[in-house]
Amino acid sequence: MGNHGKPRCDPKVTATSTQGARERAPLQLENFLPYRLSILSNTVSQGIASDYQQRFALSVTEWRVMAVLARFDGLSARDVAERTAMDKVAVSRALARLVAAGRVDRAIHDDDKRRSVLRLSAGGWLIHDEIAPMARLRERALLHKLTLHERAWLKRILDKLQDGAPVRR
Amino acid sequence: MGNHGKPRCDPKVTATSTQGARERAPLQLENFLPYRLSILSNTVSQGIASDYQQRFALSVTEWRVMAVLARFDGLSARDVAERTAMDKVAVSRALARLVAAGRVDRAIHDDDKRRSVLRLSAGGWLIHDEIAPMARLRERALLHKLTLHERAWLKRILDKLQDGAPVRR
DNA sequence: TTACTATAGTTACAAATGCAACTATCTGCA
DNA sequence: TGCAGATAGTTGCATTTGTAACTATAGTAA
Repeated sequence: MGNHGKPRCDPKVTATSTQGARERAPLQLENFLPYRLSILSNTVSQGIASDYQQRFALSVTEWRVMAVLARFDGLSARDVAERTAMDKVAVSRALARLVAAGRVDRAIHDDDKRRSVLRLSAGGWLIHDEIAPMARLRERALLHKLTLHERAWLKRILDKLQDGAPVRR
Repeated sequence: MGNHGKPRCDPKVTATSTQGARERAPLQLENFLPYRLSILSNTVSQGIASDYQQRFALSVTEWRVMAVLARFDGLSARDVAERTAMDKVAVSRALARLVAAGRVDRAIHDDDKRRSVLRLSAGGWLIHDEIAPMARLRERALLHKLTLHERAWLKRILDKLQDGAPVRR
C-alpha cells in the first residue's frame, strides 16, 4: 500500500526535484508545456479583457464575436463559431447579448431561413474601434519582450504545434 | 455615420485582408498572438483532460491540485493555489471534492490551526500514477512536432513572455 | 406529396467559476 | 491581557459554461 516513493520535501526549501524513476515521478508543472501554455494564455487574455471588460460590459466571448464580424461581414452564427473556435452555444448566447445591446444587427438569410446574417452595427463599430487598438497594443507589448528572431521562431512554432489539431465545434 | 470602411468580403472567398489603415483595421484573429495562444492552450488541455475526465470523474482543477500535491507533500491550500496559479476559492472547492472522494488527506497544521496540511492518499497516488504518464505522453506528442532546436527556442520564448507577468491569486 | 436525415440556432438544466462576505485563527502592539 | 489588523479557508449568490435536447428549416429520395 504505502510503497510509493513520495517526495517528502519541505515546500519552502526549493523543490527537491524527484528525478530517478522516469515515468512514475510527479510532473513538474512549472516545466510542463500544457500547463505553461494555459497560464500564459490566461494571463494575456485577462490583461486584454481588463481593458474593455468593465468599460463596455463586454465578455471575452462577445469581444471575439465582434472581432470576427469586424473582419468578415455577413457571417452566420455557425461561421462565427468556426472562425472563433468557440462552441455554437457560446456564440448563440454572445450574439443574443450583442444584438440586445444593439452592437450587432441580425438578419435572416434570403435563401436559407435557418441562417442568420450578422453584421456589426454602427454602435458596434464604435466600440470595436476603441478596443481593437488596445488589443493590438497589448500584443505589441508582449512581442516586445522578444527579439525579432524569437518572434519569427514563435510564429513558426505555433504553426507547427497547431497543425493537425482538432477543430472544436 | 456609415463612414466606416467595413471590409465587405465574401467570407467563403478567403479573407480580403483589409490592410491599409494600420491601427483602425479589424484584427486578424488568426494571426493575433493572444488568440492563438488561447486556442492552442484549450486544445491541448482539452486533449489531456479527455484522458481522465470521465474515467476518473476528475476536473482539470482537481487534477492540477493532485499534480502539485504529488510533487510537494504537505502543502497548505494557499500553497496549492500559489503553485497552480489558481484562485483560492477554486482550490478550496477542488480540495473539498478530492477529500470527499478520498483522494487527498487533509490534516491541520500543528502550529497554525488555520492551515491545512494536504497530502495525496494511497488512492490518490494510484490515480496520479495512471494519469501522469498519459499527460506526459500528450506533452511528448506535442513536442515531437518540433525539432530539438525549436523546442529550445520555445522554452526560451515562454520564459521571456512569462517573465514579469502578474501572478494571479 | 411523405418520410428520413442533416443543419442552424435556441433553450433547459446542471456543473463550474468569480466575487464578496463570512468564520476562525494568528500576529503585533499598546 | 486585549484589541486591531492580517491571513487561511469556506460559503452564498450571481454569472458563465457545457451537454443534451429541442424547434425550425432545408435537402433528398421514394
